[in-house]
Amino acid sequence: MQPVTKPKMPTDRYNAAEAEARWQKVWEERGIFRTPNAELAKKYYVLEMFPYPSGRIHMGHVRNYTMGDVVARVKRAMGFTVLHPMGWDAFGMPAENAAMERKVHPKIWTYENIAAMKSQLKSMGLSLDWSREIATCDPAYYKHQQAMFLDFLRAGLVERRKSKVNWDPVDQTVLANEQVIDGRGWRSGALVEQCELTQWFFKITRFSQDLLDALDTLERWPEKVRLMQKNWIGRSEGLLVRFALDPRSTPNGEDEFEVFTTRPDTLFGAKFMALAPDHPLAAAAAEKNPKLSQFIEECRRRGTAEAEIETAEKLGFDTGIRALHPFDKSWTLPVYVANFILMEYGTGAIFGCPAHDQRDLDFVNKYGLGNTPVVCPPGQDPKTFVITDTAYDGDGRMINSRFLDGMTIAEAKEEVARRLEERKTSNYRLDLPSGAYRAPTMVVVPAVRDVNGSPSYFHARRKFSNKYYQLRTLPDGRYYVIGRRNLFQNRKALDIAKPIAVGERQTNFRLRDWGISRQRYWGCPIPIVHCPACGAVPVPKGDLPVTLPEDVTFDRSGNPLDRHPIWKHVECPQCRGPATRETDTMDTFVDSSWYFERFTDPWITTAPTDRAMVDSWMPVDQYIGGIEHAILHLLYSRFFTRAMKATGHVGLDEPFAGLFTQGMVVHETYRTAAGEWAAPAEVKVEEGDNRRASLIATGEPVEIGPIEKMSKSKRNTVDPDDIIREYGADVARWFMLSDSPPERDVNWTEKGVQGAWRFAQRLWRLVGEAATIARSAPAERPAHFSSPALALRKATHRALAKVTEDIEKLHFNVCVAHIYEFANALNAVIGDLAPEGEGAEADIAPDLRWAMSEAVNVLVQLFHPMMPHLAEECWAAIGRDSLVAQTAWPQVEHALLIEDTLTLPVQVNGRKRADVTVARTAGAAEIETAVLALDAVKRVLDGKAPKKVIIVPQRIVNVVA
RNA sequence: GCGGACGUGGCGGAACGGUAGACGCAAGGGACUUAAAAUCCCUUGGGGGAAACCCCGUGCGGGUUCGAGUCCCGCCGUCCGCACCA
Repeated sequence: MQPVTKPKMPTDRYNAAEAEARWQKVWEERGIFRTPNAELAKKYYVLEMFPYPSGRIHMGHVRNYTMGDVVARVKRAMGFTVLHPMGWDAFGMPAENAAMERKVHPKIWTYENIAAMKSQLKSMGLSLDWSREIATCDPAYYKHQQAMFLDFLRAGLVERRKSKVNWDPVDQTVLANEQVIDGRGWRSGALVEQCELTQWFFKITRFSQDLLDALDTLERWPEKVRLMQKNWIGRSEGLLVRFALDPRSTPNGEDEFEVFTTRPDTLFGAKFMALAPDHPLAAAAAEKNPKLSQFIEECRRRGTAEAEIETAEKLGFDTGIRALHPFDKSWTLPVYVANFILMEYGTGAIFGCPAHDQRDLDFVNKYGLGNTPVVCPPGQDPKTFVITDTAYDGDGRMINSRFLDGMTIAEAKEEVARRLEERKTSNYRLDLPSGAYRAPTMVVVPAVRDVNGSPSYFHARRKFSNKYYQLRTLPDGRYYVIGRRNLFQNRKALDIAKPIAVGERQTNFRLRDWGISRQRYWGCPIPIVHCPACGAVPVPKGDLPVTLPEDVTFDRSGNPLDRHPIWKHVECPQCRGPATRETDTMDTFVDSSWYFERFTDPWITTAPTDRAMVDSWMPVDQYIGGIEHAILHLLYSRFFTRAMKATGHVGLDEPFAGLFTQGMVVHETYRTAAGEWAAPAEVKVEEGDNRRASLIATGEPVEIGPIEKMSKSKRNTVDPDDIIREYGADVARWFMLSDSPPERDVNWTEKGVQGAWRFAQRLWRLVGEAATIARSAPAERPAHFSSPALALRKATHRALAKVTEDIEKLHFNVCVAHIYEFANALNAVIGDLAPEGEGAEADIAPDLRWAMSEAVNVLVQLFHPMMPHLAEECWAAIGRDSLVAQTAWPQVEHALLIEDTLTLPVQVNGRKRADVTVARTAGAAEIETAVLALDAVKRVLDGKAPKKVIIVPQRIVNVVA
């Protein structure tokens, strides 16, 4: 077939703007990127992190989606059924801010942005299946999210409880820790208050161990991300020690409290105990001690700001409470409240061993409590070893530790754990039978009666009261109750109550449950009704979705749902009495925690997923996005997939088999003498030995500043629309892939884009020239190839092999280099053939014409994933009547990669001196003879025999003189 | 403080423990042009030499190895993550 537009070779320009629109239309009309939910024998799911519809795409999007598109196009060519969908992470604060600032409804603002960005993405020529488009703000999507919330609730994976939050009194909302800067709200600048709020939690900690263990199975994830998640989950093994208290010293006769330690070996170095300011025992003591109460108040006020924590002095207040050493009843330790103890970690209480912990040492040095070293470093004399300002946390042998003396740290830890496990406290523990669940003020237990005669529940009371049971939650979500033996009078309870050991080996995690309540309008409503009689009642599934009301106002701060006149007033689904809706909405991270599963069948209305589809498409084979999501989004998604598995919506644990985190797009900054930032589009740069820049409009010189992440504030952004209009999408895509390795930052430069543009033009000309030669190629593959034809075929298949390999490894910049190399080689061949232009054309041998035809076909296919429009245009120009986007990836002929003769580098003493050319089949002796005959080798050996000749087959020869 | 990554020409960067600097950008020279643009060709890590060729070179100092940019140990620097985690 003749080309669609016959190119006037070789000088006419490739018109990107015209050709790109034309090919995009062809792809769309033929629907070639729509993936049917049918035969999935060989599936490949490639996904880029979906964008927030901010209004316009930026260069970071261009980079991200280009990478994904290359993978999608290559996998498609390799015969996979590829799923490559796109959607919108459409809920979130910016929509509400726009509503407040510009009086636009968040929904209208969001959908206008989606429309604008969609057309921008389409202009990039991405091979996306738009029929699966999702917007998370669409009730058709969040309906299922609400249903899953209820499923999770039933499965015990959702909990409602009080927790400490950062409250912004001006914006009237909870702030995430990241949104608190120096103790002030990031938007309002108001001093953030710590307060307790009842919030909904996803029990991600239920999966702490599993989320940690499974990291090892994620082989195609960056090591860095796995490590970040590992640290975030923060597992530590240690010993829970129950310290006896002197009841005469405690406010309510409390006689015990718990401490978590990873260093039980240092127990004989203890000098004090310390409680977090929020510790219940501290609170109890404060009730009777106004000064302590005041101290605790001060600690709370400081708290939040990280900068303060860094410099904060270790402060403490002696509560007067005295604890008894577990190995010596006569040894009492003062119990302080200290500002550096966190209630959120461990038990919120520690024992302080100053000699071997820097914080504890700072503390005792301030309060004059002294220290006793109990670990002696190797080579130190225990008698003279003292600690003054620097704690010792290294290895060594135990000293000053009675029965532990002489042991290693590991041995001592084991010995302490063993002894304390054997010793029992006076309390008993009652594990609640399965089926128990926790309501806000009680634990409901089906089979056990408590001492007060109540048939089926325990009151959940704070600890430290002997009159009541203490209720505890285990990390796995089960409950247990602690109390004195004589309290468990019920026979059944007595049977299963177990004495509690003083020491208990325990694993602690840093990971906290995921609080999802947000006091915002533009988010997924939490499907709960609060009834004064029935409590928190789930909205019946048949009533879903709970949709957002559209008639809301943003003229005041606070949550519009809360002040809406009618929306929240409903009847209780259980008792039909008057009740109110939950007005909090879900964290937007919930929306993005399962969209990849929804993409596998976004049409199903009866369930979040179609099990057959989600099971055959998942996991995502290649997920691509920014490193900034290394922890939160990826960890939440891993949790959510587990929770969906537990509730029957998916059949796997890990959603992303392969993860790639791409680098940012950076650009030079420009600043005028007045200190104003200037945008790249406003600046003209003169290249040369001393590069200079000036404003285009006025000619005023501007200073060229450091290369930084593209940001609105520094105005160093480049608009993808401008680039696509001026150079075309292919050029933007090519440059994004060419300059830097994909995981590193890429520096966007005008020169670089121009280079990419020149190359696109060069490819167009080259393909045209090659096509002229290839047009009269024989249809049948010649039986024999002359040496120039063979050389061309070898170059073709070498390029093919390398590009194929490097694309699989996502080394796009190296692929680009190989394509340049191949284009250069092809150019050289054509140059040799027709030094005088068209004249010599007739003399070209048929086998060479055939090889040229092969070369140009492969070339177009090789650059197709990166520059798909140009590739289609070239494909048509070389006379193909198919679409290159639908053409199978060429096969490497491995025989062509093997050379008959090898040129091996020859080293003498590890330094390269010469090359030697030998037959591929040459044996060691033959190679050695050839090498020793080389002038360069003889010269260095100077007549002497070599000590050794090392021959690495197919690689190198090294002569040791 | 803890953890991690990185450090290669003027620049972005290549390099299964095996020829360091592929490929691109920038620069210099040349060809074609009345000229410019575009295009094409050549040169381009540093030093020495007329040349053949030689010496030095992957942040610094050691080590392992026939051979180290690559592996090990110790520094220095840059970036990132976590951070009073008991």
